[in-house]
Amino acid sequence: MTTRVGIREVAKAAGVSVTTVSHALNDATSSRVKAETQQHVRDVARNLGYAPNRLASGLRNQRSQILGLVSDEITTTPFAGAMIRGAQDAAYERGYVVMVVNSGLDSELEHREITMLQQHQVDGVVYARMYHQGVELPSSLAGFPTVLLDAVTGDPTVSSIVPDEVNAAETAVEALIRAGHKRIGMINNVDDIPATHGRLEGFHNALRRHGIEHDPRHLVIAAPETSGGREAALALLGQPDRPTALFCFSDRVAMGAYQGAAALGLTVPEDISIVGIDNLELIADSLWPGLTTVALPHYDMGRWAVNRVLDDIENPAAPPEQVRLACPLIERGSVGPPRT
Amino acid sequence: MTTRVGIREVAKAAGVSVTTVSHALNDATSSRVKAETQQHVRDVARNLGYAPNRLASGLRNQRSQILGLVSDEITTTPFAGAMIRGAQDAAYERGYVVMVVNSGLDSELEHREITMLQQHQVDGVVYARMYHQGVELPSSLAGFPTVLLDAVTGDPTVSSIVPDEVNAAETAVEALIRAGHKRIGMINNVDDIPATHGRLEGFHNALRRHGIEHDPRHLVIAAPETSGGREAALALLGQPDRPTALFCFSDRVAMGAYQGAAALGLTVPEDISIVGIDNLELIADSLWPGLTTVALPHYDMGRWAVNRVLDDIENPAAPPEQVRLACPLIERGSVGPPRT
DNA sequence: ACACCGAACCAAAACGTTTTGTAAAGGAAG
DNA sequence: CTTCCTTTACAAAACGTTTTGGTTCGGTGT
Repeated sequence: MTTRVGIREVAKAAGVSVTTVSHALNDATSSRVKAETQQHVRDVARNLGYAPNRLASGLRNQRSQILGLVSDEITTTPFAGAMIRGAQDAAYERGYVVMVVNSGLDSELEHREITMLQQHQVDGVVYARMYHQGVELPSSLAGFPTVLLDAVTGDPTVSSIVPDEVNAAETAVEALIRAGHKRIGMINNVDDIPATHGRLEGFHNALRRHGIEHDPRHLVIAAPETSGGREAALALLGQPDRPTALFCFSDRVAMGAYQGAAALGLTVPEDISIVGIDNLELIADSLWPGLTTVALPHYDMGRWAVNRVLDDIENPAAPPEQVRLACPLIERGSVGPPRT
Repeated sequence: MTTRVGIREVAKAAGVSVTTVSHALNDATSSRVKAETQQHVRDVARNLGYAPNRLASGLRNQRSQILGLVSDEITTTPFAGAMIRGAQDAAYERGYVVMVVNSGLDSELEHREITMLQQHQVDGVVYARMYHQGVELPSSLAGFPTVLLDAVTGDPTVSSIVPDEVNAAETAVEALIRAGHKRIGMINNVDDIPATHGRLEGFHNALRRHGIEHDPRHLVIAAPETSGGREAALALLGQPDRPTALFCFSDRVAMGAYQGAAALGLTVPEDISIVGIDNLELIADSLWPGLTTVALPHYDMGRWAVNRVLDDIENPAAPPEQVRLACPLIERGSVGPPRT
């Protein structure tokens, strides 16, 4: 382990000044240095394995090339992973690197973490939630380049991206309609969150658009867990005029629906078709048959968020935008034609 | 948004020199500055909301207070999340922050990402894998403070932490034995990875320790997915002298075993007890009944890894250690006494 | 009265870059 | 032979800290 090679060493080795090295390396087509010299300097730099110290250059030009990503929880679902990966990939492509911090629900901790990021002179931050929800931007981020990821806020000046819940539900329900279903039940979430309302709206939209009238007995509200889905399915599928297809609030709920159906001796998809939302591969791939579901575009949202915040940094005057991203259908084996 | 307040502003506001401010803030019990002045400076600093620029101080004292975490894949399982969170929590407690990069399987990309981290002057890196495996340390990390997370390598000078596979399996199998089972089957993984061998060894250890002789027909090798588990369970439980309990390589395999059992009309745990390994909450909590399983301590491994690398940084002479962490049993509802 | 000492503080250098302002050299134009 | 560009190169300042080596000042011991 020799001592780190700095711009000085390069200059000495190339027989030019530090200034010239800097120009040769940074100015793409430099008017300050002869093309020949530039090439020579670059060769020397490569041979020495020179890599600029970003602390120093960050200090000099008030740009750390670091982005902060602050999220609430990172641990429970694979969603977090997808979002973070999207963010990192986008950042990497633009020469940035991201610092991730997570605060649980502790807003005091969150504040300290944000100051920590700011001490590191992050150029911007992506403020993320693990599931679509409304948030209030912490005061430490006021006036700081920030975009919201999987979250929205009242302030129209901050950009944000969330999944289009209505569209997601429409997509899911239309897959059922396409397969020929007319009696479609929905197991919705009991929680008061955007997904609950959006997906219900999408459900109704899709039915209305195809002239299917909705039987209110085919809508049940359940806890958004497997057990909730199981009980709801038991209730729905026990009815005399039971639905032939179920649109479930989430993949976990759908897994419960599978269990409920099995308990009633119904098989998927022959007796009952099921679609979920989330595309949790761990679940959707593992169910038997595989679960047809709508993917929440976490990876793409992550990418979008960092691209957006980088755009904001480069051009602070850009108008903000609040985006709702469409959600693609992922077909596996849980949808079939209704039994005639 | 006023201009950032630096140490100069604090000095001016407190009526002392920059030097004094620095001493007042950094030296816990300073011999260079009068206690009274120190307090005054600190008050002023707090009032002004002063937070030191870490780029500058990092540049000055060759310490960025940043750790790098390089991993292969971050997206598919929630394991990554738990490890990263452990790493972050530990880092935060010691005043550090972590930069995460992930390279897929592209070692060229990995190399570039590592240089990027080094440009940011990270003080050390945690080199992580998403599941326990042998790795070769990239050359860019040679001689750099590094610890392995969920990975091992031949080099005895680098510290590492992995789950204790043998112990995990013993724990799982002993839960079955404690419930009274004697005919215990195992569904092992077909892949040649440490977990495969370690868990098989633990399986045999536990049986031997309790004087239970192993029927070789009760061991089957399967693809480590739900489908593999399902087929293996079908094969195992179709036997005339079928096992009364199944030890599954993973939770996903265990989920398959549930499906196989259900297909044969067997219920868990009355007819067949099942344990897995992983404690994937998404699966273990969602199965019905809940899956008793052994948790892989990803969070704790993450914590350990960063604490270790920080120790190495503070004391480079510390002898390396290769740790295998014990894995706790998480009891849910899938183990019961054998049907008599 | 003298030298010496410790306490309290500060000026300046250093960390590794980028950039501004300037200088030297070489033509071209007058 | 000047004068005035243009090209190429460099010295030095700056970014915001930390730390080294002073300096000042009021005692203390002789």
